[in-house]
Amino acid sequence: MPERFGRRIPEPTVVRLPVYQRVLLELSSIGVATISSAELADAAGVNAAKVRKDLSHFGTYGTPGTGYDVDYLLGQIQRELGADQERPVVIVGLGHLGHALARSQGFAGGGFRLVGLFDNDEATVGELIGGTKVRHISELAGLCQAEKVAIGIITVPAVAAQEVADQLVAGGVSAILNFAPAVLSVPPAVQVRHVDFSAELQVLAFYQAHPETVATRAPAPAAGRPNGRQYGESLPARSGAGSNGAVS
Amino acid sequence: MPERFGRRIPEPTVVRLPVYQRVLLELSSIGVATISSAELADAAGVNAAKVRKDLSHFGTYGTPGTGYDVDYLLGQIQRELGADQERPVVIVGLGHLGHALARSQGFAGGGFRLVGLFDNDEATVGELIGGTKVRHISELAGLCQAEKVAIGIITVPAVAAQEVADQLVAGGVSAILNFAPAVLSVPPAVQVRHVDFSAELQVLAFYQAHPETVATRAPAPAAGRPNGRQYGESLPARSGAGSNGAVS
DNA sequence: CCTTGTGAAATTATTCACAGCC
DNA sequence: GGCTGTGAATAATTTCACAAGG
Repeated sequence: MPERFGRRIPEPTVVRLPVYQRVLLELSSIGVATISSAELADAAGVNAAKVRKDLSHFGTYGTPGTGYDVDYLLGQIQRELGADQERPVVIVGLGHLGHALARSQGFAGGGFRLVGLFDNDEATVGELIGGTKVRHISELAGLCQAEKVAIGIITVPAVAAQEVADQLVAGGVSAILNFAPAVLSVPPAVQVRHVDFSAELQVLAFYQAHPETVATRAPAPAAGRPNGRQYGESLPARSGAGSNGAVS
Repeated sequence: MPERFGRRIPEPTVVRLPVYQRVLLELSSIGVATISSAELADAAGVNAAKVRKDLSHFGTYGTPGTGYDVDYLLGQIQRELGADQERPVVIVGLGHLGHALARSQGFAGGGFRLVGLFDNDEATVGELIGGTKVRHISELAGLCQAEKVAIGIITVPAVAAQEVADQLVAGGVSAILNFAPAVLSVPPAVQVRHVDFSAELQVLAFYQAHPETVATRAPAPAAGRPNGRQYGESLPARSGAGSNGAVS
């Protein structure tokens, strides 16, 4: 065990935890009992040393020669991710994207509870989305305080995003997930994460325009290749077929 | 100029380019002619040295004592991002999220042209979304080849994502933006970027559950603080008020 | 055998700090 | 005086490689 106290988890590690969690959830549901770092790495699209280093930050979970107990590791990761705590969430902005998120299953299982939907459009206020009524944005800060909202999701146009962030902060919200293409200015105690669909497209376009700058994944595992999933292979068993029906 | 040929651009730099581009676009539209690295950094939420280092990878654009010419720099960045090339895009999966993306303005201005929408649900096939008709997924690979599709956007459920990726690859698509919570396996020549809303929420939850591990942004600029926007300040002039209407 | 956990090494990214230019 | 571009220094992250455990 490295530094059990005053530990500082690298952000890249934190970002990979949800991926490990998802893989483990699937493995658990199909009854897999243990998994090695190499297999987990493979399923998560990273390498084995990274998996081991990541997990080592939280203590010693694995058994040499065997690997990790899937259910135990899953529980540890979920606890680290705070999934055992109730986390009230609001969505501000109920255009197409806000609508889509409000109905998504992304809140399930992570301890997230959608407690409020807000918009400033009178035509949208009052609408019922997935069982929750849309309120006017003037009620935002008040409800955030009353419900002790932990996370605010911003899906308004860029021009309104800072204003909404200010209201969330006024309501005591300390974490914001921002889908608007704008840089938010918030107090240091407030965490912001930014999801920018259009920026991601532009990054893909950059690499298409500059094929010579693409970093090759799978950095040539010498000869033999004792591990590493190749294109086309799959782990446990790709839950084949299934419907192509669109995401909620 | 560093290495004009055989240059390798760090990925973090590439990811910041769209942010710079957006800031410059706004500055240009309000008539700002030049900007210093410190101001651009501030508006983009990074620090000045990073901005200068990032831009230096593409050549020498700035004037000592003055800064960068907004329109010229904007043009350079857009060219780097491949915005001057036509890039046909398809969306696969027209649930709520796919719908929202299909109608969004995220394609505008980046050289992206939406040339196809696909789903396997007979009730959705034939529907007209933003002027484009939804086709059956069986036509996917064929259309990708015919239209030389550059980027495929996956918004189907996780269980179907790999299958769709395979079809995109079969259709010759070399870049994929994946919104499904699944790790895709593709040939090395295909670039994949992953947008995972629910994972981002979990990362925020992690930091709320572990406040002691949060890296403090704005790493104490000693005394004096010669630069750096504080919470509440803003650059050129925050395009105040405006509607809160939700994102498309 | 096989697999973990981890120091050490390598790689990558950020930040500093300053010469040179406007 | 202000600002860029960039080597050098620092910091962060990844990967290696192996001792120790099962």
